[in-house]
Amino acid sequence: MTSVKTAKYKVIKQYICEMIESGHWPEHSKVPSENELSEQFSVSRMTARRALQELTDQGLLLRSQGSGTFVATFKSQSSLLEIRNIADEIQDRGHHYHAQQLQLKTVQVTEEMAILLALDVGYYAYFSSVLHFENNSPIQLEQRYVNPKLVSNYLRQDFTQITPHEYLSAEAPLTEATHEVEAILAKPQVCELLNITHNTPCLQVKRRTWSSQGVVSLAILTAPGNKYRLGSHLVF
Amino acid sequence: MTSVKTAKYKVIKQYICEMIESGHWPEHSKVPSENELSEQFSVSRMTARRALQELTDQGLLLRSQGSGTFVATFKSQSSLLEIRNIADEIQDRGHHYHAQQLQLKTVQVTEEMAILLALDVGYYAYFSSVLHFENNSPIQLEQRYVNPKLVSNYLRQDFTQITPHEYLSAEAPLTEATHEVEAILAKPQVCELLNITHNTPCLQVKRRTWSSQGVVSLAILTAPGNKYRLGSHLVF
DNA sequence: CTAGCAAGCTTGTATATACAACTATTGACC
DNA sequence: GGTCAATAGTTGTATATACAAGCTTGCTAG
Repeated sequence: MTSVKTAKYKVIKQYICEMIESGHWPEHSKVPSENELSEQFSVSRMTARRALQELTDQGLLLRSQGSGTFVATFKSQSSLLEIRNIADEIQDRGHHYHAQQLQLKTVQVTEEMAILLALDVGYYAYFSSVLHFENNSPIQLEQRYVNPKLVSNYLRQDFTQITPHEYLSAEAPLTEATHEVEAILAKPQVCELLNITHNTPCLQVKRRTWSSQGVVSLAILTAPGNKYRLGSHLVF
Repeated sequence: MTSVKTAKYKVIKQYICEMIESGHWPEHSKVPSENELSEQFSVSRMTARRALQELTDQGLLLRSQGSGTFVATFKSQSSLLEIRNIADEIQDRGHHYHAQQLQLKTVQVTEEMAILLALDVGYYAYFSSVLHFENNSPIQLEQRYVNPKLVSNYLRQDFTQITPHEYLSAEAPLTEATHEVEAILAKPQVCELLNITHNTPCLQVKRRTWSSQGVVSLAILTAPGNKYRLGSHLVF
């Protein structure tokens, strides 16, 4: 499984990442050109180019036609929308945390969900629904779909004792995540759970997380807009 | 200026964007394959592929090896992580951008604002209010307080021609930023500007930016939750 | 009728090549 | 010394080709 052939452009990406992270290639230093890399790795220029291009898209490199490719000022990748455990967050505020587990089961995935989790249509996924409380008032509803191929025993957990995030982090360490943030009006059932009126604006975060093995889970986090706030901090 | 040769892959991207935006290709519908596009536009498969690939990276399309390429669920999307120019963002989506300048003046800062901008109480700040349009419908209200110590000539700009962000980036390069994201109900005047009903949930982002000299500006960005979406991508 | 296989589609990876566009350096000329 | 043009090196775009890998469909053998 792990011995599947790794694409050449990924090998080059990995190499460049390591050079940058280890400090061998400091910020603003020049990165080998497409031609140099293609010779060094015995690949075509187009393959070397792909590695450079994707890293540029990810923000690790900067390219300038005519002059070359350079290491970007990073750090932006450290703590922007850091993924934290909500239980820790609440306790850090000095408040009391507890959770209520509403659902924990296997579900058939919809077509959209199948694509997002990289599963087959008609396949199943684990699903959990947990309501988080801060000082005994509901603060966030967490609905989460989990890739069963990567996480075993998910259904045997007690999510009043450990958050899904905490459990998943231990089982399949995060390597990547995407967020989508929207302002929405929640459905009536959700409003009832969160103890809000039907016209209270809510923040909804869809977070998709990867481990090195692939997509781990898709979490839909819904919180009243008047109680919850998302923060992020960037350093360039 | 407009007569410079446009790259072929961009023409194809533009075409696909238009098809999606006009509703000819609804969500989840199948997009022409790489081979079909290459024939239709008389380009090589690799060029057609590049268009599909970049739109996939941008989140407009979803691809699945073996089965094809599909239209993703459409929403406006903006990156939380990277601070981008809204005009660029809209134009990248292949849409028409324009802006309306509502206010541009000097104001006395409140106590809270003085703290946030690191100014003395009773001092003044520059204030601008700009409404951004995507395809002639209002998409975001930008209210911005600017530190006059660090930015001269702010009041002499024409923010229908250059966005405040663009101008400030040139004047005082960003070194740091913080964000706070909330879901709110906008005030009646703001609802009117954004052309939404009073109970439409809105995303409100408060962004404070620094240059090496100190706090540059505090921007309050308000956008309808049903039109706007914030995205972020983290790699660990 | 069903299970399973094969064909034909899709996207994914990789190569070799060509030329365009841009930048920095070099060197010749004034 | 300063200016300008040529040059070499870089990234950007585009093509043609080949094969690998995953999905869908349909046909065939049982």
